[in-house]
Amino acid sequence: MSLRHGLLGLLAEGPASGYDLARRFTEVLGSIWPAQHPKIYAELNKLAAEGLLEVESEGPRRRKAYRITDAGVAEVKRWLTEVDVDHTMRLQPLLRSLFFWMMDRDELRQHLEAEARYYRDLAEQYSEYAARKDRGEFGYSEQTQSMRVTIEAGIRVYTALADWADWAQTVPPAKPSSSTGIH
Amino acid sequence: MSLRHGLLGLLAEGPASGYDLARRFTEVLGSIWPAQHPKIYAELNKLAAEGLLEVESEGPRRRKAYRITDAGVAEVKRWLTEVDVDHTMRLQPLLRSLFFWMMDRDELRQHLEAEARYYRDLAEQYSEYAARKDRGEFGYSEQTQSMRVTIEAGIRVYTALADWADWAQTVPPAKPSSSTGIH
DNA sequence: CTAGGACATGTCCCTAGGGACATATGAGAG
DNA sequence: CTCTCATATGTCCCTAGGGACATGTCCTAG
Repeated sequence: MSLRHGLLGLLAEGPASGYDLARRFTEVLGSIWPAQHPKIYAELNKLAAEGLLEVESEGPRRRKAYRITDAGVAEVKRWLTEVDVDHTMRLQPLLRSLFFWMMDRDELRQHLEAEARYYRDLAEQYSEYAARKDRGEFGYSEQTQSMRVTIEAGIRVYTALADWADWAQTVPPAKPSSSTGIH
Repeated sequence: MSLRHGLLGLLAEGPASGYDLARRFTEVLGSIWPAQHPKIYAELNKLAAEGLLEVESEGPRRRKAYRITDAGVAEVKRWLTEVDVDHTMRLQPLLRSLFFWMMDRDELRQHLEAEARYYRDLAEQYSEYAARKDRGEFGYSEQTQSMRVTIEAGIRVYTALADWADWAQTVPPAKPSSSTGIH
């Protein structure tokens, strides 16, 4: 049920259409909270029916822009402060790492290199974004300040994973003999 | 479809029952790849029907232990080497952070403190596990070596998130005035 | 000998999400 | 004037996952 609140939260920054929101979800949130447009449109209709949103304007090409209502704002705030955070994490790459022992040396090396590259790229992208923000390209509103914080999390998490993938390559596949610890 | 391969992978280490697997999933994998027992039992039955697993033994209390078949091993390896990694990440805490600007100072401080504590605790748990492994408590098989690598990822990711939550508290809510960058 | 608790396996239903497919509309290129 | 592309909104179906509920079985403590 987070898409719901994600949409409400984005709309709290100002009116937008489903299309706008879908773009924001794929661009900024793509790797943190993916959402496809069908779900977004469906949820927007539900939210409007419940009175948490209202149609602000109808533009060209059937465009409908939504505006959040007071009830909507109240609902996001309730979610933010009263509903427990869901810490569920589902990282397939980490699940796979449990089975590294089934891969042979070369496959594993290639795999880890690709993973490291993938995470490093993402971290890089987020870093550039952060740099632009810090240069003032997006202004200094509280909203962009929050986005800056989110981006920082992306940088840190992806950097951690990239470093991990590099580190993993230095770990010997098994140690049948004695006591030279890994670190 | 990763639960499927998660189960196959765990069974590649040796025969186990659904109950054993459910325990492993909640204990070690709980925060990386959660899985409830109903899904596990259902998937085991499917896998057995497909010939990727077979019933190794039937024990007391209706216990059924499964053994992976050659076809099963081949399937895990195929998954590990030929199927693209799914990098999907769905981190509600990061989605929430986009909306920090809607929370007031006190709520936010409390929230970030709780988050930092949560992540720090998890990182700590994983660290202890790693320390026990490094002391040799679980032996030096290739399987435990892989688990060590997985655990390291947990430590690094959760530490990164804990640090992030601490850092986020130092970020001013907005900067309407001038040029003292955040970092 | 009996009651509670850990072991062990399941059914059932509901929602969230992925992805294929469908369709309308306006702008700009040639 | 037509074609193509980006804009814009949806329907439909299927699977994965969460969670409540149900049931059987053995051990152990009192």
